[in-house]
Amino acid sequence: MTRVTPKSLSFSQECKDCPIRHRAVCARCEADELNHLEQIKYYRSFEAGQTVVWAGDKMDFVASVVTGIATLSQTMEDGRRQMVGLLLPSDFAGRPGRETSAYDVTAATDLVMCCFRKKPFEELMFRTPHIGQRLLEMTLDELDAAREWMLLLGRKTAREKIASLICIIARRDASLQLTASDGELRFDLPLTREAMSEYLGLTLETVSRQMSALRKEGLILTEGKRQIVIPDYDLLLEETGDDSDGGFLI
Amino acid sequence: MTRVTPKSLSFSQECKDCPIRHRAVCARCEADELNHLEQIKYYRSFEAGQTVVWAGDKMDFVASVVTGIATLSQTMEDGRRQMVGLLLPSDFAGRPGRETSAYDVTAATDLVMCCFRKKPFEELMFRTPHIGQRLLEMTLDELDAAREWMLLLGRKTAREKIASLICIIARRDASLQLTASDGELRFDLPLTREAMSEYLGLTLETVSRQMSALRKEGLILTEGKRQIVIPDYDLLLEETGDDSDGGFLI
DNA sequence: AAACAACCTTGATATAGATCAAATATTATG
DNA sequence: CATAATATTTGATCTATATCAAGGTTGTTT
Repeated sequence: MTRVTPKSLSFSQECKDCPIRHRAVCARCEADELNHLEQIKYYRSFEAGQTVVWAGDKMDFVASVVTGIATLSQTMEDGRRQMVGLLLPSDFAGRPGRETSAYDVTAATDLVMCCFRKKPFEELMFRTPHIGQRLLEMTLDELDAAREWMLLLGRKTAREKIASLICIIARRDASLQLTASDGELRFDLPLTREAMSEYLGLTLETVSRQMSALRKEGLILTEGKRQIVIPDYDLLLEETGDDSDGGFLI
Repeated sequence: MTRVTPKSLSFSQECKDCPIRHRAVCARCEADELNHLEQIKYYRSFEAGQTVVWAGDKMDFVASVVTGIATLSQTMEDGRRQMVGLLLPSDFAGRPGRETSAYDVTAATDLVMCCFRKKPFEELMFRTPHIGQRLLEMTLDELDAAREWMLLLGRKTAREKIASLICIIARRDASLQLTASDGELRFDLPLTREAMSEYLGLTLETVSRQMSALRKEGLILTEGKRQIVIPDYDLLLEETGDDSDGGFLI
């Protein structure tokens, strides 16, 4: 069991011709069946802040994120909001076999999604078992992520929540942006304080205060409004409350 | 869109010969392939409070709950615990393609599980696409449940959390136990105050206080230590904070 | 039936994070 | 460049829930 350090992080790669993320480029995607996808897929772009679909609205497609970040949120009658999904490039949105969206889907940044009309996608899935298998694997990953998120929401302090979120973004975003030199991680925090508060089950003010606290203690540096530098990833990791060698195993 | 009232609740049925839950008894289970299951399945019983597997331990089987209730929990280094899964009869535990358990699996009540050795199960899944399809559907259901749970953990008040949990148990448990007469729901609450607190991200004392409050206001009655009566389900539902016609649609 | 153990309830107090309010950055606009 | 609009930080105060501490039930064992 080896702990992942920033330099040894490994990430999913996306196979361009396949609707769903692969751990490595998928050989099968050369196969004939998959060419059907060309006929049923199309791209949609959204500006930061735009809503892709509202909870309860008809959603006749499934989609995967090409660039940017999308969020899934639930809203209570009185306006309290909780983010329940954070979709980075290659992540999948939409549920085969459901007509309407259960969540608000929102573009957190400028966003491009690759959409597949639901009916043909479902038929394809039925004919092509490995797509279903891959989707199962991704859904199981998402379920694990949701369960780690539940621990965060239910039991972590505000400080631990913030540290956890920064580490999560650093890990997931790093493959795209980062140039790690001497163990320093530098990346864009693509969420507003409000979006962070919706992720963490906190208020925006508490997020801001805890960010300031981590900054004052030198655990993070900020450059401009959104760029974050983590001088020592392991030090920040200790603030998450997570078991220091659980969680991030290869 | 029709709101589900206690009387019209509909529940999954279990097909005895198939490892995974079906919405209705599955015709395919007569098929030859599935007879393999007879050779790879076995039953295990646990007493209330016993641990099925610890997080990190080897888990060379997948299983479905036959009777009783199992929980999945995560524990932090300092002992803070959060329940992340509640498995009722017909629910599934374990992840194909993973060697160790990511969670503590515990018997909340006396428990019987139907286990399948992982290797043969995976092979069977590979040969029999509809098992994977069914498993995908179940995993998507679980992911939805996890996301509703995240809203509860992140944004609901203690009172709303308690009301929500009672409604959730009532809905899921009802098919087994309940005799609904004049809209009154009666069932066993199968969780200790401590287990409830782990589910809800609260302390045991807060759970107890809120239960007392709901009792004093007549929203629930308790008979003995564990039996709960809900005189008016819709009234209790109003205390959950959930959108009164979202959520429970047919 | 007495004694014990496990579980639950209630009380007093402390505190983390929410709320209300304002000031300060940052970015966009005419 | 000045002005407005948006996003963030910081301060003062409040409150829901945690924490600490008894005490009460219920059920089990002998």
